[in-house]
Amino acid sequence: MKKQTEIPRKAIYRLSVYLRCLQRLKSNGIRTVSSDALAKAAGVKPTQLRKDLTYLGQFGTRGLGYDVELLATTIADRLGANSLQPVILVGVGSLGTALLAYRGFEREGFEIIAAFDADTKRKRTRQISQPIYPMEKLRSFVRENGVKMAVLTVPATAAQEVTNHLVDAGVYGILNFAPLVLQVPEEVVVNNVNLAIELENLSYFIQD
Amino acid sequence: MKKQTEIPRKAIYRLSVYLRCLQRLKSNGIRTVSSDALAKAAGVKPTQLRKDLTYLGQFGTRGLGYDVELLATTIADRLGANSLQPVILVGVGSLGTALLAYRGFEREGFEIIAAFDADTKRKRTRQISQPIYPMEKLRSFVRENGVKMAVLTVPATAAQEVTNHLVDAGVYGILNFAPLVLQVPEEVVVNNVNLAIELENLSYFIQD
DNA sequence: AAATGTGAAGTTGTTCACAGCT
DNA sequence: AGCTGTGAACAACTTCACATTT
Repeated sequence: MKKQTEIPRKAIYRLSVYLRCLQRLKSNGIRTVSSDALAKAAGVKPTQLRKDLTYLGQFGTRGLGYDVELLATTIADRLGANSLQPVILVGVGSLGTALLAYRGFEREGFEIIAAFDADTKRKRTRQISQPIYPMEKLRSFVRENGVKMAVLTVPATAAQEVTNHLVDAGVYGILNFAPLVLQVPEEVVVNNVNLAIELENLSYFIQD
Repeated sequence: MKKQTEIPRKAIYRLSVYLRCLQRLKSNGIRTVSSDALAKAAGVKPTQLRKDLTYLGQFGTRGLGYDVELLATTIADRLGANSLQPVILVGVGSLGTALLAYRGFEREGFEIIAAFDADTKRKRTRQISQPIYPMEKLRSFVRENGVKMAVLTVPATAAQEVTNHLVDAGVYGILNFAPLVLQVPEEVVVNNVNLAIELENLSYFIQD
């Protein structure tokens, strides 16, 4: 559970952002970038960027900047984002279906390999390529495919129960879209995406 | 742009979470709650909950706890979440369509009243109730309807350009799903939801 | 007795200022 | 000269300990 050097939680998040920026630079054929330029693209201050990078070691060239390729692979390595992680999705409603159809994940190192739903026969308007299995298959599928992460897009009323199944099956990272706080054992990590809260937060900050 | 009393950014976010919990308690007929119980439901420590609440004043009863109803309306008030905010959505692809169909926002005080897309004639598999307008209508619609917030679900390649239009039209809160950092004037607030980054973040924290 | 409210201590994260390479 | 790397100062946030109220 411990990391090589402890990287602050928020820095981890920003490293992901830097990685995206670097990938874009790379595909534009840019080979070298200064902390000023990269920081601007990532929306942070240059000193923060440099501080964040020191958690990974040091590989900038003073007077010049960073090698885009090298920096990208170093970050990806440390984030564990170089190997394609298999992910499952539970809850194939409208949001779940949209996420299944979203082709942006593969480029980013993830693939939703299967979906689960209480009702596998429900009519789904959009054509999706992943198989949809009934909940009973979840446990064996997770074990056989070494799945560690799940995207949870079930209704709030079912979320805690489904979470219990996931944890029981051996999943220990959950990306939760249901608008409630999941109770999980401490070795399980939950990241919440709550759209209503994001909107509410925005509306607070735009009051005059 | 200034608040009555400055509430820390992170506290604002948690107040939204508390509000959701209180609404659930209320609909279960519970009238009074202690900081311990509410904190547990919200996934925070009791002292943090109490500290957060002091930013709103003080209305707990010592020895007893908080009045659920009163606390809920006080928080909602301060968050500006009591009046139904009109929101528009730009980019009616698969994710945009799913969000339009998502009926959870109204209960939370928001309503997506219209959508905009470069291609209004594109076939959309799911029936949605909101009108879809061409981008040319955006500016006048925003002005006439006093729209302040927008959900941005266009492809990354179009995101910055569309953002410029939104800002120009008078929107100053954007919930951005495109996987890049938007450049905006400082009076405009952007909240990012980046699914690939959330997954990447999870995958880091589940490494052993 | 039970629970809130809060100053003070502690922790974490950010920015500065500048030394040190190339 | 230009740009990175980093200890030290600073700022933000969290937790503690306990006084206070019902």
